[in-house]
Amino acid sequence: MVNKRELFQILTRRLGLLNKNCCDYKSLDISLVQSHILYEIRRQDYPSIQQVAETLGFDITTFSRQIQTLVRKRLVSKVQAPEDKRVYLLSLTDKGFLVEEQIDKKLNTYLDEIFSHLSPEEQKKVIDAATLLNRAMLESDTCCLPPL
Amino acid sequence: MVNKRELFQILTRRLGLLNKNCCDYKSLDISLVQSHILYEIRRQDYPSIQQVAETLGFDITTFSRQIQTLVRKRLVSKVQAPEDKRVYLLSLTDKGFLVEEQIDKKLNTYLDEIFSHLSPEEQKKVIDAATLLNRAMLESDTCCLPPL
DNA sequence: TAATATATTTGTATTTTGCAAGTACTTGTT
DNA sequence: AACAAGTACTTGCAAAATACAAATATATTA
Repeated sequence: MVNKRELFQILTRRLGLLNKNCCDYKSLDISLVQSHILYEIRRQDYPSIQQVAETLGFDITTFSRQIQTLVRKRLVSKVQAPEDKRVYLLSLTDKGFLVEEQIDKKLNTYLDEIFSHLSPEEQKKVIDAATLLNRAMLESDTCCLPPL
Repeated sequence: MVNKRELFQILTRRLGLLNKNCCDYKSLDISLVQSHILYEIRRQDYPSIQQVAETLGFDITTFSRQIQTLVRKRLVSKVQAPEDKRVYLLSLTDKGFLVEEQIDKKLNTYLDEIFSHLSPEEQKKVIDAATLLNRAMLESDTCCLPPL
């Protein structure tokens, strides 16, 4: 039997590096964490700060400040929710959307390059397996959640 | 066709969270980064500081300090190489080895739990695909390397 | 209305990070 | 041999990230 930790440690690290290199745009001054935040705000429909922080497994106080930074950079817009004024709803500004799109394109290009080293059948296998694994992690209740 | 970025963004994040939660032992005062360093030192044979920093895609100055911290914690031993006194060779102390082993066990337990949500065939598919993907990333020369 | 709960922010202290510059040692060139 | 250039690592410094505790603002409940 394969050593799972070995396998996934390397995989996780490489995927992490991929993200880091792709999205750590010096020119845009976007950190890896910030690129994850942009991604998640784009995906969710006007999420609250807490919602995004939870999704990303982040401490909320750190998160609050990260959002402030992104708002200052005019990448994220933060509006008080009319139905509950404690909550602030997040969305991407036009500029934020463009940046996110740019990162998305770049990452897809990198992924395509990686996939070009695989045969079409292998590519399908990897896609299917990633989907399976995602599902399994979602079903697991001990893993992949924010720290206790 | 699936959106690869979407798929892998989630996968990467979940795997990252898995690592974070597993290894961020409050009691031991080990950070995620430090657990990666312990892993890599265990895996390599008396690597130099530079070697490990490169493997992990880390800035060497940050790394130098992280090693100092681990040495202070008596988890890592750092010895000047006799054949080239500029180089310092790293290895785990007994204590460091025990900590690494503990993290390794915990991570494998978590991974087993995730895999328990898959059928035996699915498990094999995931393992095979992860191996394929690792290979493809290794073959790629544009991805997964330390930043330019 | 008071007490309690929730979402977010701020105060503060610590840690991490990375650039530039430094030290220590080695290798190559003349 | 001597000295220039290169390599491995460290340190100074300043900025950013982080997290705990406490504060603020609003909502809900008793």
